[in-house]
Amino acid sequence: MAKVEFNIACSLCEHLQDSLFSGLSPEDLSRINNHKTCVSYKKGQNIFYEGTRPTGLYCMNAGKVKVFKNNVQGKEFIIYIAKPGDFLGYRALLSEEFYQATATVLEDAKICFIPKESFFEVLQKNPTFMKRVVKAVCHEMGVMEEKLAELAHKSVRERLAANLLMLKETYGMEGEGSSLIDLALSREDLASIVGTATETVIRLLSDFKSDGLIAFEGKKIRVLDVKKLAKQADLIVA
Amino acid sequence: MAKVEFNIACSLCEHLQDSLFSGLSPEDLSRINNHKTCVSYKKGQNIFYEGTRPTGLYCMNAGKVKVFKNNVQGKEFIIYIAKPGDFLGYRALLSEEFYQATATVLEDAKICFIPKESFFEVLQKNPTFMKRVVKAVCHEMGVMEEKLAELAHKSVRERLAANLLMLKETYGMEGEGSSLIDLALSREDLASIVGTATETVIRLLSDFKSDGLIAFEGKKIRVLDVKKLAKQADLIVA
DNA sequence: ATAAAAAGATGATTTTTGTCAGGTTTGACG
DNA sequence: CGTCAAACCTGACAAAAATCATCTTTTTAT
Repeated sequence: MAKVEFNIACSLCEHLQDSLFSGLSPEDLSRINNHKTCVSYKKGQNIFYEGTRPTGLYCMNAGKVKVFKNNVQGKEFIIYIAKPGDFLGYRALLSEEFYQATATVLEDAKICFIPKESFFEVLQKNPTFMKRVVKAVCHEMGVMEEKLAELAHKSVRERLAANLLMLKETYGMEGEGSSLIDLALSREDLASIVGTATETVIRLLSDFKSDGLIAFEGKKIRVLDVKKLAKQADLIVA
Repeated sequence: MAKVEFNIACSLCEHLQDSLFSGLSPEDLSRINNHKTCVSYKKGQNIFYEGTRPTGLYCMNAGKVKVFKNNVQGKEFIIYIAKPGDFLGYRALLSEEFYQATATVLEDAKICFIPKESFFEVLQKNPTFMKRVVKAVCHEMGVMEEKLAELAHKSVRERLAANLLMLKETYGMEGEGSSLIDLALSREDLASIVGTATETVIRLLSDFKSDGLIAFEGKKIRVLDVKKLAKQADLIVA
């Protein structure tokens, strides 16, 4: 389970275009590149812990990572699932606070660590980049507001349906395979995303399966009927 | 119900120190000041509407404003209650999106409007200010993550208790009167904050009152026993 | 290969909360 | 001052979802 280092130049990273670093000048990018440390993580390893102080920014190159909070009874709530190209841990870094959540690897991952000094240097020297970061953060906030309202007023069935659609959009594969949610999520993790009990998720999933809305493929879920799922999510006023 | 204009120089505004504009250079502040429009609003008036495009930033001088989303059935969820010194509508402005929520005056308000051009000008020319804004936005995001986890796993009773404590902290008066929540909230609005039905809030409030945790003073609520309320909120593992 | 552990599934039961239907009180306004 | 509407309150009931207890299947580790 030892961490293994790897190295890929930022300029050659296949996720550069999708990431916030796209558009950075060659000099800025090399500044980031020269100070980064890239590490391979195995499923189950932790990237950072709630209550600790951030020392830099993580940038996903491969794999999937869940970011979650534990409540008093030890139940998880998953705030976000990071995929290649995503930044990780930027919220606490930019607000100069301790991490409020823990990040754990869901699928074997390669993650680059950028020391906060290098990141802040580029941020400070580059107003355009700063603006892009602000824009992204504020967009993310809008997503969270949406989630809040959903959590407050929708039933578990509606939330599960809505989340399956969201997961399909965000983690679906390219082209033909886009209906498959490319995430090896346990029922428990899915429950932690939706904000409900594991048993409830299991029951609802088997409902959705019986009704032909989804299918199981190994550990993954395929969305078969987007329209009917959207109806279940109460996104269509039928 | 006509809007009435008023004018206060930003440099003389009593909320300048509490606001994100504190620390701005005299030149920058006057740039803001010279382009702002200040308007008095009556209770019930709307500041901006979900689905419309932001054209600037609102800065609260007096009063209280609720920012909320309406769900399909018309039920409100209150995301935020703005008080003097707070910015309003910055999220959509900075993410360059439409408003995702509506802002309505809860208590007669005086609000200054800063055109986006002026705001962005200062933001761009002033990296320190930009950094403060980023920090504030990211802090706010942390608050929302907290709320999400709370909404996902806490009971209505716990959430109501937690929200009463939060409201006391945020909208409590100075010194002696700090136990009074200085907000004329209807039961319905409180329900929209907690994410529950109005009847449930009414029942729980009267429970809390019988147990001596809170008292009613006119339209306002006084917190009598912070410790016991915190226990109800499950913030103390007793 | 096999034991142990984890994940998944199902049924019974209880608790929580929303909904509905009716009340009363309060406050605004002509 | 009276009227009307909104806010507040209460009880009964139904629905949703959590919890608990098993049991089966799958995965993991030795």
